[in-house]
Amino acid sequence: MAATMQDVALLAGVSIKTVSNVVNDYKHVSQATRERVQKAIDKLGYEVNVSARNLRTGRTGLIALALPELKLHYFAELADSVISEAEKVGMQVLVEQTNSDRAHETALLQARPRHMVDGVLFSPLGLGQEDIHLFSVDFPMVLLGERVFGSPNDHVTMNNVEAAAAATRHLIERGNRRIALLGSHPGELVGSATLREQGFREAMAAAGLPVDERLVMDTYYWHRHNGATATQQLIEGGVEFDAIFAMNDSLALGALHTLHVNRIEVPDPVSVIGFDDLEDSAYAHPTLSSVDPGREQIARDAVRLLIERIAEGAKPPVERRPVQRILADYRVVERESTAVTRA
Amino acid sequence: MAATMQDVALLAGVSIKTVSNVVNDYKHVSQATRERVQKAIDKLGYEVNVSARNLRTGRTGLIALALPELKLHYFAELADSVISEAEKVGMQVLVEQTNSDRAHETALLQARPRHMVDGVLFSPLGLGQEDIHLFSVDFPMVLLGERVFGSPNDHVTMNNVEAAAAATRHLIERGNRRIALLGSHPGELVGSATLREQGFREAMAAAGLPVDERLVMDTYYWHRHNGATATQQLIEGGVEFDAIFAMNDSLALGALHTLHVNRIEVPDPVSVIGFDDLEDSAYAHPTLSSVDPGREQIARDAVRLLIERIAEGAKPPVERRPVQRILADYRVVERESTAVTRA
DNA sequence: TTGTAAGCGTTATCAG
DNA sequence: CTGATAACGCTTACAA
Repeated sequence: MAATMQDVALLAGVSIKTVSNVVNDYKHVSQATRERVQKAIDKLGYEVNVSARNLRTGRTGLIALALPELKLHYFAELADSVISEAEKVGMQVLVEQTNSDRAHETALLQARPRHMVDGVLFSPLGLGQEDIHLFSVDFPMVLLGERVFGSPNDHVTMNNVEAAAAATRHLIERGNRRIALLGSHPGELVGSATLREQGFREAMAAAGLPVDERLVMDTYYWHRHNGATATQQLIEGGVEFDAIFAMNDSLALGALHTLHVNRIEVPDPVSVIGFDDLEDSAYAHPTLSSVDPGREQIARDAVRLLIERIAEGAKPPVERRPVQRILADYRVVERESTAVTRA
Repeated sequence: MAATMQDVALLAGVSIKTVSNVVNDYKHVSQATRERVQKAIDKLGYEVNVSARNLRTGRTGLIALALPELKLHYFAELADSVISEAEKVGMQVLVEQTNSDRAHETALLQARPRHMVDGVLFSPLGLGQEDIHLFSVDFPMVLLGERVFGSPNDHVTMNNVEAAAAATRHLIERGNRRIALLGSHPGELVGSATLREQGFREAMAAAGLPVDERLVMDTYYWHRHNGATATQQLIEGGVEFDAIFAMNDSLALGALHTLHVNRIEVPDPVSVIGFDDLEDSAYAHPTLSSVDPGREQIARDAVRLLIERIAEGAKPPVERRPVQRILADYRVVERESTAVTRA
């Protein structure tokens, strides 16, 4: 049986409260007492019972990170950053995979074992704007991503429209005129796809370039596979294009694959830019230009906001700080796949 | 304030025990009572306080998964599988990143907050055979990977020697004779590198082929970057080679990159095979042959063993089942990068 | 089938 | 600076 505070107190000849004080680094404990207690702790191999502490304090030191799948590189890198940031503030992370499933995501918002985690970092992919009523939850939650806006939660995201426009301009500035778009979700009202497509169209319009709708490829999933397939269709479609803007790097890497298979060189005659700046992109061949979405900053801000909310604790709603929306900084990263300027 | 069982009991006009019975799906509860209690639960929005339950039962329903980094694709895919398997048996997963840091990994074994998780799935990368004494811990732990053998823990791994030999034979059978090896860790006594290199050498010897030591590339880290660099050195070294066996897929993908940059075609004149069978490998160009290490099976077995250990609970050591070591099944996956047979 | 009551190991209050 | 004691909300003998 593991030792308890009582055991330590007995051995050290002090009260249980004093042991607690030592364990929790309470300031007003005499050096002598502290040492005596510490000795007893070491001798018994005592460790605090976290469950008991949790019950008493109503906190667990745990946050949940709910995301679609770790298999998706973007989310793996995000989780990596979130876990690191959480550790800095003494929190541990429970990773939950929703597989972008609506039912799963809904359950998360409704039936969460309320006492298991102090708060939730949620990156929805199945739920959308039409489910906004589900997001009025009574536990601390910070939203990530672009599926839902205007919900009563803190939200960390990036300016997808602007960033996509910047990527598009990057292509336009290098003389590309017939730019294909990979990853469109027609009919969708929210989400990264919609926003990035909007940015693409705005940048094209601003440059006075028409968008050839035959070059806008619908690709529901954004995996390599889909980028590869869509690019093959593009090639077989026979409509000329000189550049591809893929709405994420996985699509772009798939596109590079297909272009290669078809012996079409990159960046000339076809340039490619992606979005997400995955580690892989720097080692693709050719190396892939992309948009760095500020993942580290997103993780840092999200954890910070969540911790703040948790600290607000039982405050009545009126005293809480207003909902915050933070836009992380993006950056266009130029690599080989766009390193050519056309006449 | 959140409702407690007491509140529910009061509203339903039953005792707290009955509420507990309903919540825990105890069999012998009359239909009428169950419904009445359920109504009260719904009305109050009651949810069990997990901390209280944990304190009482001594369990948390949590397992820790300690791995180097989620950024490494292999571990992201492993975590994905582990989380899915854990969910099936009603467990949640706390992901901890060690960054392959010895101090961090040591701390994990020593100062683990004992009551926070029911058990630990540990994939060490910093610690090695010389630290075997650290692995005698008194909480349920299952080891993953190839860093430590013979420790008093259940261990799920794969037959690296055989699998590497199989990959090497795959190259030899296709007429490759001058095979380069990427990712060697000279001087290391344990670990994937050592075992896979052993398998490579055994297969070469069995085929009567000499190993040209100039084609054995030391590469401490196994990232794309290192595979790319090592391959560049290989090319600049001027020693002829007709195939590369990279000890993981990231190295192999880096190798493909460098070969491409140097306009050396794959699989002819140079074939490439990797190890891990990452999702990415199926979409590399050319698609990458690899060794599927049975990741799903590893996750499934590891979770199962851990659950069994947890269930043993307080049994005295003599009554526990002996330590198990499970070898997952591997499989050589042939793709384009080795799809050529030399004269 | 349901109720009573005793803890689980902490932390917090309040007195000393 | 330290001690006694009362919760925290639940599960589980045991009793009815």
